[in-house]
Amino acid sequence: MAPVPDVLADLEWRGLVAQSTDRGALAAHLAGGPVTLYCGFDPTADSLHVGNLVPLFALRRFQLAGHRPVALAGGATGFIGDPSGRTSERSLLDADTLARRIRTLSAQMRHFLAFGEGPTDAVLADNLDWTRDLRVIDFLRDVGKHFPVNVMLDRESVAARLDSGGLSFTEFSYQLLQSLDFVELYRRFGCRLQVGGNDQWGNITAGLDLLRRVESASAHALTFPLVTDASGQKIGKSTGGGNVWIDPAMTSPYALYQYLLHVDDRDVGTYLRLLTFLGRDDVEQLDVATAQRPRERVAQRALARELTALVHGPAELARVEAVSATLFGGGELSSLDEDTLAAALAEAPSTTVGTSDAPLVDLLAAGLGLSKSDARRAIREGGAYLNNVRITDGNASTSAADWLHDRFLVLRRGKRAIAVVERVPHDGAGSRAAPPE
RNA sequence: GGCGGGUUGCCCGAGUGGUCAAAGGGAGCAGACUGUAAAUCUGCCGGCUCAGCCUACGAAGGUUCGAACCCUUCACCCGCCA
Repeated sequence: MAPVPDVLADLEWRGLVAQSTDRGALAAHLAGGPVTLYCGFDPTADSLHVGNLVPLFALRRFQLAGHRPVALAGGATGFIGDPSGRTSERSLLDADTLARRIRTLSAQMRHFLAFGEGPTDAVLADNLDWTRDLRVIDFLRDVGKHFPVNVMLDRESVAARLDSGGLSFTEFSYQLLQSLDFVELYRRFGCRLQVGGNDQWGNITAGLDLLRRVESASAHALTFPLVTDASGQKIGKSTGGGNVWIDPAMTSPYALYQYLLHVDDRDVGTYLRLLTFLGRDDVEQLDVATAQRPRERVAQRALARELTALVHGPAELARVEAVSATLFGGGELSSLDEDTLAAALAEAPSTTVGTSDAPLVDLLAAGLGLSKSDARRAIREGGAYLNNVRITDGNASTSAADWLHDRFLVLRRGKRAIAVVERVPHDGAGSRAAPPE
């Protein structure tokens, strides 16, 4: 990850620029020395997900190019709810949930940006800091006065909602809060560039206007495209529809790695550009590999390696690669020695049972989180496997010979979903164990 | 406040007293083909002690041998009128 001198050109090559204010002026601003820029992150969940990494990594790209990123946690804006991209009113979060989310959000952002006191060290801010004690009258006079309602109504995010049931005054006010953030960050850090997802364009330009009015300062804006994959899903949505989270307790490193390995050929180039720090030469070589030798999936492997390492670290990556090699390597599971197997399988989703043999349907249900009906169905359809061998008898139970090294059972549904069952001689049966951190 | 329309399984949506676990589409799952892709074809797609049973059609009551379908009340949504 060598520093990139011309960030703007790099971002453009990556497909990261959807809109910007005058490109020449922005380029000149960036060329004039370390620039302070910010991107806001509202606490909409208990963890960041893969899609959130696009703007976060973009901040990192600026930092690597010698600029100072400000990661702004939306302690205030998250309390209000952004109407952008929504068709209906958000339900309000309670203060405890919000505070908890802000804490985890901050911790996760800290993992990807270098924070500190130096000129290009990142800064973490929370907009609750300057809104908590703000008085309504002051807010209405100092901020509200600068917002013509007719302009506010024209903003895409508001107009869309007026056509679909309206929105509350609370959400209507969101753009004022976000604009105030820009002004505040300008005052505190001299921040004159805001970046964000393209759905933020309206909110960002509102901030530009306010900044010009109250500080007579000119500033810049740049937005990232909201990328959807070949099937129309937002980036970072698993096929089941759920988000792929950064928190290992919510999405295991193994699941993240597997998700990335399964990325569609048509999308993998985009993902490499947005979600890794690989340089242009490397990425373009991988593009060629995908076009010429798609079955090797070199690009998917590179993507999975890079991002898993960034999110969970190299040690975790090594473990996850080992499981994948063991489970999908095509070799005989029974030929692996116990230590190799134990180490590899420790990373896979696992379930612990007592010593006695049990019906396979029950084990499938418990191990893979299926209902028993689903487990029966999987066997009936020929989609269930024990130790890589198709299960044909829906009433079968395990027998002594099935336990690898007298300890493990590898269950699989279809090509992808795998669960390890380990039996533990001593304590109770049936308790589920989360994959170790 | 008045009048009218609506609320169906993950989503959209048909069904207007028995043959309804509920048409059709989407999403999802499995099999075949492959590359742990995509496309295509086939099957599946509430739960369970699975040839049967249980739970379900906004909620609660009621009518009936029998209700997603009829009646009453309540909740929420959408129109139109004040």
